[in-house]
Amino acid sequence: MKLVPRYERLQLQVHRFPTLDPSAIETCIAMLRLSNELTGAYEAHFSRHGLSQGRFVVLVQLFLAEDAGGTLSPAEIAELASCSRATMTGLLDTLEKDGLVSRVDHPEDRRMYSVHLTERGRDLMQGMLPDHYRRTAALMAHLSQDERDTLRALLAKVSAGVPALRDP
Amino acid sequence: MKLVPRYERLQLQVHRFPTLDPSAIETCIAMLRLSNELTGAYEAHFSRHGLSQGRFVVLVQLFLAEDAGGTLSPAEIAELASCSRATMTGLLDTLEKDGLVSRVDHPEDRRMYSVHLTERGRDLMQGMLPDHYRRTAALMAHLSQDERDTLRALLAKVSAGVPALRDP
DNA sequence: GGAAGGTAGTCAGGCCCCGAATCATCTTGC
DNA sequence: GCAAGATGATTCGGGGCCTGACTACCTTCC
Repeated sequence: MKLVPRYERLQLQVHRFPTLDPSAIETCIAMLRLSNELTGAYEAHFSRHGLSQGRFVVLVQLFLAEDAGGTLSPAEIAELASCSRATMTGLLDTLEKDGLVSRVDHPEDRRMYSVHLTERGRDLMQGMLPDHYRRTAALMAHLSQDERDTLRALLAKVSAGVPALRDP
Repeated sequence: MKLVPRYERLQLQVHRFPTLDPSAIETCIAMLRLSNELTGAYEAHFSRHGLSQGRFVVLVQLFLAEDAGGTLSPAEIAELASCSRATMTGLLDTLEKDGLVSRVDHPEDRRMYSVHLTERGRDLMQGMLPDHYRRTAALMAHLSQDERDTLRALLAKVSAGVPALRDP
């Protein structure tokens, strides 16, 4: 579980730091804290199936791609999963070792291969996805459709501010 | 940067999985994605000062505590930072090695000590906090006060659903 | 005063992820 | 046809954080 500061003590020094915007910090901390709760909860859920978030994302992307009749290369999965290709190599290594995916050589370009779910990997997804979807629905159960739309819109506004946070 | 799935392909299989609630998933993914952007951006910002999120939280808590005239034990910092005491040991080790904090033995209880900012640690905080606060304010600049309040309220509603996501 | 149990901090080992460097292969331009 | 450069995947080294087992110390209560 990652580190997130608590809010209480902050009020004390608004006067010392003119750039301190209390409601911005409070809202930001609320997001970071929820984000930790969320990833922690998913991690707990996935680990009951022997997966991590990263491993799950790989499998579910393969599952979806397969359903759409396609296939994926490591680089494509990395792109879909927003991780580096180096990370993807490691994920695929352990998934292959566990017999959940297999690497299939590309017929023409010998630098590449495509990744396929094994029978076992497909069964795992089939077995866990209904529960997974049910849990995600339960997570959002307290929000109406309108509230969900509002939340997404507000998150998008925050997202627009991320470059200002990140860039030098 | 952690892994977060993309949304597009999901629509294809609503019919196969009756428990799949598209707006729940879409909203959840939006949160996870923003959470990654956010922690990534903060990580980038902190690393320019030689810090990580965890290291920063320790220093800022010490800074705040000191300002309030108090002092903190490792366990108290761990509590404030929502991490385990074991993790705190590691953070304090590297912070001490970098000369940013010092450990001071408890006068009576030899199991304990208190953590203090060094001159260097204090200077680092003084120097970076104005910029840090400004960045956080900029992150939220696109949201009005009302929108921030709404966002926090919606996040709280999501938070209420976390147990349903986590528990077996 | 000494076992039983609680508490503070530490250690060892592990997972996940990354960037940089590397290897193999393909493509392009001459 | 062949060097030069691009591209896909991998390896290596390392950082950050976590958990679970452990040590040292204190407290309690008979």
